[in-house]
Order: sequence, then C-alpha cells, then structure tokens
Amino acid sequence: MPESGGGTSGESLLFLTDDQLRKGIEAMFFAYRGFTADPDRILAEKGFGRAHHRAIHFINRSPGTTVNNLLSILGVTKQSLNRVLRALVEEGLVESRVGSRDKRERHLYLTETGEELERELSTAQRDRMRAAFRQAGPEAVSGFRQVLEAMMDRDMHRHYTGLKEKNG
Amino acid sequence: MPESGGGTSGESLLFLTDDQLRKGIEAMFFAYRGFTADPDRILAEKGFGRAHHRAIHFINRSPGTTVNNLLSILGVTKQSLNRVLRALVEEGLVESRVGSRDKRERHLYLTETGEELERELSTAQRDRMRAAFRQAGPEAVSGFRQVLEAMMDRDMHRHYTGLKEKNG
DNA sequence: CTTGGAATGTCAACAAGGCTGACATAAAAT
DNA sequence: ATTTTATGTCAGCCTTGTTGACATTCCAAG
Repeated sequence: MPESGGGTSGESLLFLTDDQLRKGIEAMFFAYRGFTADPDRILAEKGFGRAHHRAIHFINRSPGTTVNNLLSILGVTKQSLNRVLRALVEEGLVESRVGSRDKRERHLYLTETGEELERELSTAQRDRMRAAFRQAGPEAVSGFRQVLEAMMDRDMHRHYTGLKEKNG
Repeated sequence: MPESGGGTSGESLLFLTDDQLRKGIEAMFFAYRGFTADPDRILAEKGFGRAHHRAIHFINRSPGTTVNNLLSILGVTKQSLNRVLRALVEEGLVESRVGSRDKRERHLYLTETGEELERELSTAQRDRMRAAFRQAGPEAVSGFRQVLEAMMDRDMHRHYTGLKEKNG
C-alpha cells in the first residue's frame, strides 16, 4: 500500500507520503508521553493526576477565571471538572470565590500552596521543553509551532493565541 | 535572581524564554486534542476508545507482535493492555495466536475487520496531519519532527526510529 | 413583584482505562 | 526434578471521563 491516500502525481511533496505521515503520528504519540512524564511523577507523589495539572495550569495563566471559562478551554464536562476542582479546593491549592457581579459564577485563584505546586510542575515541564527547543534550534521551534497550530481545532486556536480573559 | 527561570544573559535565545516555552506547552496540549479528535469520534461510534486505537495502530505496524512487545511500546501495564486486547479479540478485530516456538507468547494480528477499522482511523488521522503538514510546509515539518524527537524519553526514541521488530 | 426560562455550578451514579495483587502456565536454570 | 523466571489472565481498586437530577441566581415577560 505505497500511496493509499496521497496521489502526489510527481510533485516534490515527499514530506506528505503516508509513511512520513505515520512517522508524524507516532512522533506525536511518543513525544506527548515524554511531555507529561515529569509532571506526572510529581503529581503522583502528591496524589494528584493529569486533570489537576491542567486545571492548575490554566488557573495560573488566568487568575480569577470562572469554572465555565475553564470548561471551554479544557473541553470536559463541568461535572468532571468540578470533581477535580473540589479536590484542589479541599487540599488548599485553589480558592473559589463567589462572583460579586454574578453570584452564580465561581472565580478561581491559586493559593500560595497552589502556586508552589504550579511552579514545581511547570519548571519540570519547561525544563524538558527547553532542552528539546535548544537541541532542535530556533528554526525547528518555529516549524514545530506552525505544525501544531495547524493541527488544533479551530475553536481551540482561539484559546491558544487569544489569551484574553474577561474576569470581572 | 533577576530572571525566574531563564537567565539568558544577553544571548539571542529569545525562543527559550519562559513565555515561549509556555506557548510550546499549550501548543502541545491543544494540538494533541485535535490530533486525536477525529479518530475518537469514529471509535466512540463503535464503542471503543483511545486505548483500542493505540493497540490497533501498533499491531497493524508490526503484525505478529507479542503482547510483551506491545507493552514496552505503549508503556502501560500488561493487565491494562490485556483488557483492551480481550475486547478487540471478542469483537473479532484482532486474532491472538499462541506462539509456536515459545508457547507463553501470544502473537497478535489484525483480522480483515480489524484492518478495515485501522484504515478508517488512520485515514482520518492522516488527513488532519496531512492538512497541517501541507499548510505549514516541508521546512516546518522538519522542525516539528526534530522538536518532538528531542522531547521523547530516550527508550521511546528506540521504538520510534527503529521500527525493527523480531516477531518469530 | 412574580413567574418562568436560561445560565451556572453541585451531587450521584456509571463506564473506560489506568493501577496492583494473585495466579496459571511455559520455559529456563539449578 | 525442582525452583526460578517470563508471559499472560483474572479480580478488584482508583482516576477521570460521561449523563441525569437538582439548587441557585439572573433576567425577561407579564
């Protein structure tokens, strides 16, 4: 099955062969595992998981964000996120304040302890990312980002580039 | 400690700032979701999940591979993989043959039905990857792969580049 | 002001897929 | 022949997804 989906009809698009694409697919799989491996070890020690890291990361990025806003970023159900947030609040890593303007909303903040764990996690993850970036060089990093951006769902691209939050 | 994590001391390593690294981290997160979104829809329709896709992919790549070999690639416990394989065998997508040389081993093969699903899944995933590659261009694809390779754990790199299997 | 619908978040219960432990069988070592 | 090691299966637990039911708050219509 040399070219099941391609049909490159002679052009120099060798980087789009099925085999190149399969390598890209496996690269994503193996790299993502490496990408989360270090934080996962830290989290496991403290009895947390991947889901807690995701929440902590985005609360840190946008302090005062609401549960609803976090939901649209994380793409899970509110019930699922709620369980994770409850644990983080109970452990004293996250503070949940009732909205002053709209009392249905909960605004989320990292506590001092929460920020400590965030630092530990993101330092580990950044260290690996930095090593990979340095090894590959700035040209490669640019290409890396271009491909990843093109691979995102459109509405996620918004959360990635925008970084605008309205936290009243 | 004027700079929290970087300390670039004047060099032109702007692509290694904490903010650039944070963008890389979020790019991985959002892109990985996009990367699995299409197969996940197909799998959900048929009552399977991410774990089944992973098994199907690597059995297809190395027909006749053993459970043990698959374990070292997937990085899960044998008990976890076993549940997934049992479902695939029961649904008639995978055939598990007792090894002839070593009867403890089980050699795994996709059935005709299994190959059909594999094609459906990999076509969807390749389509997205192809679109991203095409949009970003060959230079970017090269950089993408360089960074991902540098981000993998060392022993995973083996599975990625090697593609050598001994299936007796 | 009251009432009804929409938005936000919580509680309960279930399913998928990680995990460890116990175990059966086959191979290898003593 | 017996013990040890390797491979795979079965049972049960935990995290983190899911849906359904519900309480609270806001807002709009009457």
